[in-house]
Parts: sequence; C-alpha cells; structure tokens
Amino acid sequence: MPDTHTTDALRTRFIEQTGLSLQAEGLPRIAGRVLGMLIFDGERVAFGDLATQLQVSRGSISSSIRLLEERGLVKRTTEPGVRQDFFQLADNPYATMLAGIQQRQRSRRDEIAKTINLLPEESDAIGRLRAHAQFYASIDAAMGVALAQLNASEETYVGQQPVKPGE
Amino acid sequence: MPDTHTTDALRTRFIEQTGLSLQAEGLPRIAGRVLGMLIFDGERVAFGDLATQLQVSRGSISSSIRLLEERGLVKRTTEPGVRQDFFQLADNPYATMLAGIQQRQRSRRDEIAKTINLLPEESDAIGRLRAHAQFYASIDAAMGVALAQLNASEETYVGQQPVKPGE
DNA sequence: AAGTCTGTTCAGTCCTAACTGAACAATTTT
DNA sequence: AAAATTGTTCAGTTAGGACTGAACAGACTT
Repeated sequence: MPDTHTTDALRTRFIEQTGLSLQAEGLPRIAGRVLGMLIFDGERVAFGDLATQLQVSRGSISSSIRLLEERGLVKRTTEPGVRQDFFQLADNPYATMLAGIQQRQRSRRDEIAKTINLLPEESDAIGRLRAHAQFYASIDAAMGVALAQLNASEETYVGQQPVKPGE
Repeated sequence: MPDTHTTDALRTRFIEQTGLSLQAEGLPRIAGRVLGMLIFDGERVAFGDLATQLQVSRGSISSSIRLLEERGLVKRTTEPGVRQDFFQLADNPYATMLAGIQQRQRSRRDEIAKTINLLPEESDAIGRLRAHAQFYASIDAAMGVALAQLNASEETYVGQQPVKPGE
C-alpha cells in the first residue's frame, strides 16, 4: 500500500482538510482540525491528546474547544476519578451547522430589508436591494430544505451513533 | 430626518455592511465594498470613482475588480472616446454566487468521498465520514433549490417582491 | 514628441486574528 | 505539605493576507 494511503495518512490528511474547510467558514484552523479529529476518531478524545496529536499549545485547544462548544458542535464529558476532560461530537452537529448558516443569511437579509424601509420610496436603489435581499432569502429557504433532508437521513447518520454495517 | 437616515448615510452603511458580509464569504473587504457600491448605485461606475469614493488605492480597486470579474459578479464596459473603464453588476450575479457556493460544497463532498474510498472497508470512521459528506451533499442540493427559486422569481417579478424584516 | 491619463503589477508595509507559553487557580497525588 | 496535573487566561509574538504606492506600459492629447 502506498504510504499516502495508510489509514493514518488518510486520517492526517482528512484532519488537515477539515481545518482548511472550516477556516473558510470563519473558524480558526485549529478548531477545524479539532473537529476533524473528533469526526475521524469517533470515540471521545482527551484534552491532552488533542494538544499532543495536533501539536499545538493547550491554550489553543482550550479556546478552540470553547468556540466549538459555543456553536453546539462539540460536547465535553468528564469521568469521576479521571482528571482530564474528554470531547466528542455533539448529537447532531450538522443540523446545528446548517441552522447557524441559515441564521446568518437571515440576519443579513433583515439588515438589507431595514435599509430598504428607510430609503425614500422613489429611490431607484430599492429594486436592486430587494433583489439582493431575495438572494439571502433564497439561501435561508434552501437551508431549510437541507435541514429537512438531513433530518430524513438522521436515523442512519447521527453524530455519535455507532455505524451500521451495510448501508 | 435624522442624519443617519439620509440616503447618503444609508448608502455608506450599506456599502460597509456589504464589505463585511462578503469578507465572511472569503473576499477581501474592499471587493465587498466595490460590489456594494455597484449594487446601490446601479448604473455603471468609473474605475476612478471607485477609488476616490471608497478612498482606497487604484491598486486595490484593480485587484478587487479582478476577483469580482473572475467570479462573474461584475462586468467591465468601455466606451469609445473615453479612457476610463466602467463597471457594473453582471447579468445574474446572485445565481452565479449560488452556483459558486454549490460548487465549493460539492468539491468538499467529493474530497471526503475520495478519502472514504481509500479507507479499509472495516474502518469505523467510514460511517462518520459518510455523515460528514452527507452534510455537504445536502447543502449542494439545497443550493440547487435556491437557484431554481431565484430563477423563478426573476422571471415573474424581476426583483419586485416586497421584503419585510423579521418573519 | 512630450506630456497626461489609463489600469496593472509587485515589493514593501500594515493589520489583525491566530497562536504560543508562562502564570494561575483548582484539584489530585505523593 | 509539597508536587504534579488539569484547563483557563492573557500579554506577547507570529503569520499571512490586505492594502499601498511607486514603477510601468499602453493609449490618448496637445
């Protein structure tokens, strides 16, 4: 097997790709890598392991985790008698992400709508701003569709569920 | 009228908001402001006016315009006997934007699918990566819906539907 | 031809968010 | 009690993209 196709190499690449991809969504790269690691590994991961395996400072892990928890993508668990915190994907992180995107588009649309309402009626910018708002409204609606679609396949694909064979 | 509600103040605010909003989409802020100005003003705008009104260097305008042209959001026009270039919104910039978003999600999904195919069949990461890919696939599909919706409203209303803030 | 006005390029600067790591409080271990 | 280990905080550094502005080539004006 070529050493770029070992599970470990694929895992590393996936984590790195996730970091870049989530960076484009406005999260720090390390937060994306944390998420990637949690997705790939599945089982809960210790705070210390995140820092050592991703080779970043504990401070970075702490702040990344905080962001991911705030967004509802990751949950923290503890265990009596064990000092480290553990982390794993939240229950349905993808629905949460979609809802977040939807919310941002909606806010932007409302912002534009507010501008439209304050403009003098005869302003010829109004038509163009309406088209602009319509753009965000259509993304908003589309996210609703995506959410529905995602929920439909939720029984098979929830964040933390064990994987069913076959499929 | 409060001076934050003059057309000019609203225009400036809109341009600035558009800059921030597009920045979140991965464009430089100035490119977003250029787009905002083109949306608001409607008629074509001269290269020099972009630089002076937005108070940025010609170099910045040049590179921002290049980005916006590459994305198919803006088109350049010239006029015989006039040395300056003029710019205006491309024909259906919003559909183009949606298609761009869709394309990015699709690429990411394909990337994940490739990883899945290279993993050993018994890897228990596969289920989770499938769920992850499904997330991007659902956005892809949703963008298709949004595109259809946008095209439909374009023919019927030509950007004339009323927009209200909130729900 | 000389001068003016274009838009583009690119080396350098600036900005700012990401990241580090030391200090810290809290808890557990020895 | 002392030492070790945990996660958080925050002042300082780093990295990298955004932006500037001088230099430039091309086209027009005089």
